[in-house]
Amino acid sequence: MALGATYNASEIEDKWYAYWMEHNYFHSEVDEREPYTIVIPPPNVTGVLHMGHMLNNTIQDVLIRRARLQGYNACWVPGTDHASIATEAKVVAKLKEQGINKADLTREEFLKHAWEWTEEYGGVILDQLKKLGASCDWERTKFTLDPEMSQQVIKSFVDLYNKGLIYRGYRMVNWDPVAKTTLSDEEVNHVEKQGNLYFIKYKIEGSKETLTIATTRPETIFGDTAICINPNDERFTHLKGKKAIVPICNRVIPIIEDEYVDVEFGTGCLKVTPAHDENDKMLGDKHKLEVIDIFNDDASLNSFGLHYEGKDRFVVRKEVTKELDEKGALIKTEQHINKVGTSERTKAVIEPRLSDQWFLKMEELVKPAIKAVLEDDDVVLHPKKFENTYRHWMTNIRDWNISRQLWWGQQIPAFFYGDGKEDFVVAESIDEALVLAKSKTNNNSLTTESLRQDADALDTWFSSWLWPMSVFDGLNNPDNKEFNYYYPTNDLVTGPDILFFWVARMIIAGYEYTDKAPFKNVYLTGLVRDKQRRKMSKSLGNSPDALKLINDYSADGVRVGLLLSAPAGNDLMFDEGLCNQGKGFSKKIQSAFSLTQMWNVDKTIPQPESSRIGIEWYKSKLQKALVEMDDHYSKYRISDALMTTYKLIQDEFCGWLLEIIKPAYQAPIDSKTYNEVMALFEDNLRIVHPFMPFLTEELWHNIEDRSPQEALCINTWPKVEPIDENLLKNFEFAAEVISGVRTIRKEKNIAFKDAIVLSVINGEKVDSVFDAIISKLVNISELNYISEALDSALTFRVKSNEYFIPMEGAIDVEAEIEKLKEELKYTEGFLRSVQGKLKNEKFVNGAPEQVVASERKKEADALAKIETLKTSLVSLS
RNA sequence: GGGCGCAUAGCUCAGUUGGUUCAGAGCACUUGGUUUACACCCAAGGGGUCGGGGGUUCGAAUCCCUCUGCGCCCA
Repeated sequence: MALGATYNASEIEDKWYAYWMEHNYFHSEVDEREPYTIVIPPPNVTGVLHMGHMLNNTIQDVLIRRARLQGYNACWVPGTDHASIATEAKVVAKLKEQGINKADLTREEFLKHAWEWTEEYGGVILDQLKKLGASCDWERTKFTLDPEMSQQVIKSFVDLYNKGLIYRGYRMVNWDPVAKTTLSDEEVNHVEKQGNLYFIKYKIEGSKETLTIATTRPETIFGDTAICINPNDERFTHLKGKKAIVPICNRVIPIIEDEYVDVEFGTGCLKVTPAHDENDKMLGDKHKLEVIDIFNDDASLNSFGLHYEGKDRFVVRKEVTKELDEKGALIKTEQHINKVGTSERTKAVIEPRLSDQWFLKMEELVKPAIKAVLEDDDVVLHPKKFENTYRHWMTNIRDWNISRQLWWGQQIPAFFYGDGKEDFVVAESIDEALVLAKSKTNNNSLTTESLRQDADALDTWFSSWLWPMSVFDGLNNPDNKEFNYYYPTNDLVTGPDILFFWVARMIIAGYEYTDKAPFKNVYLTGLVRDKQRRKMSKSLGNSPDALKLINDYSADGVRVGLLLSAPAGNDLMFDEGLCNQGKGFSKKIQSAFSLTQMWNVDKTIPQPESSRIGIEWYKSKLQKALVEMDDHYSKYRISDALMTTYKLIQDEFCGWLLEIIKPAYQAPIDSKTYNEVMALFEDNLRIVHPFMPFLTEELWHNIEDRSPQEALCINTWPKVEPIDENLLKNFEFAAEVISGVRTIRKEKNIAFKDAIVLSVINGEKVDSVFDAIISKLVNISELNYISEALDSALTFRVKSNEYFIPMEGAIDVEAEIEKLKEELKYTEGFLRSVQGKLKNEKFVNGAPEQVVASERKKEADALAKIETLKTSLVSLS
């Protein structure tokens, strides 16, 4: 069955994906086999497939498909997360378009809209993964807001609270004024921005004197509650104990002393605004300063901003500067570059803000997770270089702010019964909360109506950090059969950008709840960048449409294209040309297949010697490639494993083996060769299948009719057999001979169809097993073994073997001599360097025996070659 | 400002404990080839002071120091 030009990738992909699904190959159930488990990094439920997803899901699919072929009970659990900030922001924006304001909705009403949105757009990304060929166990698909998933999150919150690890604190947090929520430190990006340093004059109370401070944020003067100087700074000794007057609002504030102030920076005088800067907060606490919060939750000014009330902070910055200037309080403005915290999601400039939030104590929790990765290797990061980054973050960890001022997510299970800060209980349900509240207050008249649940939701990562456990119901039901079998999982494949957000936290949670790491290996992929090294992003518009790529180059082609240049941990410079190379590889395999299907098989003819030896050689070559691939896979060098496969098929199988066994034009092929080659073709398909699942399944079924139990997807990895190293070595030699003949044919313009005679002085005593192959591949009519050099012949040498192609009259003796002299000169130079080493006693005594032996062999080879060259020269002149 | 990492062919990258196979691969490039699977092909070929400088060693892309240029993380 030939397919060639008729191969329609998209049709074939749909056909086989449906077939795989129909026969439930991707579904895993607990059995006696050893499990191999991967949990997907859950993408945002309303997201669409982008290059990063394609890359890491292709890698996961390669790993899981290979494991399946190797006989493991392979289980890849898919799912999505609710991405609270991103999704809530999208829903708010959509409602706004419809003229609905979130503030006018109740929590329940809003959540109804959010669920509608999720149901409408949710899961699109999972369907896109199917297009890519992802062999997930779809029956196990999970969503972080599924009832049983949420239940585990709540359970974990209550548990950690009861262990004293969760507390409520009034802290400076990162406030996103656009999303109107706090962010964790990890969700804040520090970006360099061009700003100004404003020099502002403050009057000293009861004096004509003034002092000057430098600030990047003049609008915060309304929140100033002190001026700070360094006690060692002699310039300001006269200010000690005095008070300053804040311009515009004319408030009187103390001048305090603290060594925290950098004498070098600005003017050496610092204005202190404890409500709006973390360092100022620290100074404020230390010196017991008043705290004045001047902002509303959208970062406009409140009544402390006086006549600026209601205006945005950046507008106020401009207007205040102008007013200060008019009042003569602005001394000067300098350009100043500083790093500004911005929201990862909304890009808004973060406002440090004091508020009540929920925190998770990290200090004790991280300990086992540090040990597991850095000491015990219970979790191995690939590549290893990320261990340093991990160490740095884990050893400098701060408490995790897990509350978000959002509705989309698990509502914090804290129930308030009074107005006091401590008037709450934490419980999995309101009924349990009521029991607790009654006993805490000794007030039996409390009812569920008197309880008010904290309005905030939990950080999404507080759901996903449980993911490898919760997808198997491991927190609800820790002793269940599946959890015991599939957990801990094997490999986790994700991007380095979420090493802290997610990976580290999963390890922490794993140890807290199971005393085990949730996975053994973490493979951190690179980020996908464009050719100009820019990160691919929607805003830059430099990310190709994933589905269009699949359409243009086939899913197999895109998979190969992505993997070809994706070494672990290195960023990937994406180039569509690579997909084209992938597509080309796919065509090459198809074309090789059609060749085999064009032959007529004749059972009566014997197997040619060239075919027999060629097949033996390829068997060893394939085995060698398998060993190499195992090594690459074990080190998560997926692109190297692919390259090994690529070269095996492209160069060794198509380039050499098929040429060796190919019958003459329109001649039949013997059945032994045909059957053996097809068996090897099947082995090739097995090896290629993890990379190109669709094409290989298609060809697999084209080779013969197979039952559903015989599908390639659930077949077996090739068996390990011994490698005949000697055969491989002899082939290398033969390949050099072939290359030598080809070079001469090219130089002398001898057409391939003109058969030539080749004679050899076999000084190397090379085995003649490959003679038949040499004769066939370079069209040699006779291959003679001789002992004396031939006159009027073109020559070339392989090691000390000399080859002759008789050529009447066409020999340029001078040129031949020149060629020989060149080779001689090079070889003599080489010999000198080798002998130099061998004469050096320190080398002979100091170097390992093996190394010295190899140098001696080099010496002997060089001497033999020189001998050959000299003899040839003598015979020519 | 603190920490980590990188620099090898035009591009993207391998190069394990310093030593056979060490200067490699793929792509790109140059030349030649198409009646006989594939031009998304085949064959042959060019191309590198291994970022600069110093050191250790019989021997350094590999180890040490230093300089330069990039990247990432954290503050």
